Amino acid sequence: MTVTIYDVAREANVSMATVSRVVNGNQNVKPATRKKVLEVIERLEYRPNAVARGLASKKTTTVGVIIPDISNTIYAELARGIEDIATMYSYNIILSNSDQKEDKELELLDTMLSKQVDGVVMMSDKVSSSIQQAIKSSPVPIVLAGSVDEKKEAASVNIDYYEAAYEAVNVLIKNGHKRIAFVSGPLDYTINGVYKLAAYKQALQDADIELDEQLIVAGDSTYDDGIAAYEELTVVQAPPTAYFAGSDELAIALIHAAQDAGKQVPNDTEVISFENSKLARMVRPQLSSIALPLYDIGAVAMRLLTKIMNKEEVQEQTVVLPHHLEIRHSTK
Amino acid sequence: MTVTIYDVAREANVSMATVSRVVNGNQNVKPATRKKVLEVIERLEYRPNAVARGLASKKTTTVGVIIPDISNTIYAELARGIEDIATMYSYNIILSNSDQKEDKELELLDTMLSKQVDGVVMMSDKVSSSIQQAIKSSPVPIVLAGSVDEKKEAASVNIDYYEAAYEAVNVLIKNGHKRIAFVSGPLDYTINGVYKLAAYKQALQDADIELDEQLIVAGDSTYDDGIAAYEELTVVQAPPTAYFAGSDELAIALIHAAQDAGKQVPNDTEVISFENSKLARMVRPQLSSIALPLYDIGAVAMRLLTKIMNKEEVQEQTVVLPHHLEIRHSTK
DNA sequence: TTGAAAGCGCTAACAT
DNA sequence: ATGTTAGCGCTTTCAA
Repeated sequence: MTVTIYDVAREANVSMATVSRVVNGNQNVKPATRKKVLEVIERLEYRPNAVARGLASKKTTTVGVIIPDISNTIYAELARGIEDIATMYSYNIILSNSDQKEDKELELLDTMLSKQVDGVVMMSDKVSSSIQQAIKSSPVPIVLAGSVDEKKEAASVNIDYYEAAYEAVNVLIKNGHKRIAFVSGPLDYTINGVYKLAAYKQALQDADIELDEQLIVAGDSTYDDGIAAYEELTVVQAPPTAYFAGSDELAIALIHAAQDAGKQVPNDTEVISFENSKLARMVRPQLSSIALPLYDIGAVAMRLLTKIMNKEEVQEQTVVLPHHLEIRHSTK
Repeated sequence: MTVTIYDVAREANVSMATVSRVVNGNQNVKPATRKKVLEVIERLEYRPNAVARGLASKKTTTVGVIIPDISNTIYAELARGIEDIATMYSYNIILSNSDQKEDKELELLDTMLSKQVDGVVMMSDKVSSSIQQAIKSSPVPIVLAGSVDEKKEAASVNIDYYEAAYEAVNVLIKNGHKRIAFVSGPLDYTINGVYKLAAYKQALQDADIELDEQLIVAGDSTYDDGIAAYEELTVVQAPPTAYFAGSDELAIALIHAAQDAGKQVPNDTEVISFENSKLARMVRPQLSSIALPLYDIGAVAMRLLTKIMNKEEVQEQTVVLPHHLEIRHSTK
């Protein structure tokens, strides 16, 4: 029923090797033969079986993508970058959500490897030691996208989160604030708990502003968490006059909460975000924010993976992309 | 180097058939043998090669997912529903973006079929006749998620878009508006150009409100398009006092534009949306909206696909899920 | 309960 | 330039 390379060979009066050659664009085929074979392929609607091909060649031209949650815009944006470049290099993608669960990540990696992917791009907000171990012992290359392996052993693509966060907090400091809150996503995520937090503290210290632990509130990165954080911060003595938000949702929530409390943004209170998704322009006032090049991170990660899969030279396994500060109207 | 079923067989002093049986949970294996084999599998870290398995069994336990754009939250939400159910039934997903291009869709379908997927879930805002044709001639089942095939030949999961749109427009009518705009996404998308539009017209007609074509403005579904639409509508004679927006982004833009023009929402002008994403609660006032059960549509579509792949009885190939109206504060 | 053996559809030497 | 053939790692009859 399904037509195989053998059927084509018979119909075209050539061997299957020849058919295989024309299908794979091998130049060692007389134009006339090629033409004949191509015709038969067309007539029979022959479609090469990639599974058989994969078994014989040990290459599947598919890569695995492990993502925390595809319905989260941050990751979706990364995924788009990954997929675009994958397509460009003729790879397909097996995409699975890990929900940031370590056991799920490990399990996914295992099933992807059993499916013989040629490589994998992984996103994980906390690269545990077992994941690091799994990456090291993987038979195919794995690159981290927007995820940091503190040991820097794995190939990865990121921005300089510390530097970016420092800049953000500095905007607030420069504008004269002394009471600056850090409303963050989960602190057990490396980017938050290590880089942003350290940058926040350092920036304050460099400006001789005393650190007040009460001004650091971490939850999830959702709108509701932002609202809750505002409430929580409202009861501390000398409440914050400025907020460094870990995400756009958090920032928007902070703005709305402030406005509901009768504050003017940015006149009474300023907010700076760390993301710059399309949401940033969908609030009034529009968000000032560190701009994360999410799509690019995904794209570069996939590109890096193709290089490694092809055993090309790569001078730097841990690439750091540039970021920038997008000043709009939630800061003065 | 990589350990095969043969290595395991040798080490365990059984035939590969037996190893295959224990790997596949076949009951015809003596417990003692099973135990022995399992031990060897563990010791050798044997990982079955899914590609070889796929070739031999003609099943890959992977399904294709063709999506317009994963970075668009609507589709990302659908994708999450699909993936969750796929995981539940032990399928993996090959995910590709079509950008709503017909040739891309066809091409993706072709490569997915060549990769021997067991089925595919497809999202497409306009199911062209060549796609319909491709679906019909596909060797594996294909189900449409949140996408309508007007001929109703393909399996699909949707809500009743006409009914939903009718309800939305009716809210505005009930609130006394006579000048109701329809700010839509692309009208060549079936849901917009056929269902919503027809419902809009019918609702007006049923309320004896004269249709004014000028009040129908279609563009893309982005924030900027919403802003542009507001501007455009501002210059018509007797500008609209209420807006039926095709998406949350459009709705938010409309609200902001109205507010910038000095209007109070919902007192001066009302807006109702058609989506109800998390964005709906991230504006002030919060959006009244038709709630699309995106995740469920994806989940049910995948569930339907598993049934068809298993050749189970399905009484209805075109399932219609319930929707509801979420009234918040952008309408009175 | 277990094993032997024939494929699954293709690639990749190796010959010619 | 083309053909022959031996796998790739597994599933699945069919026998035993």
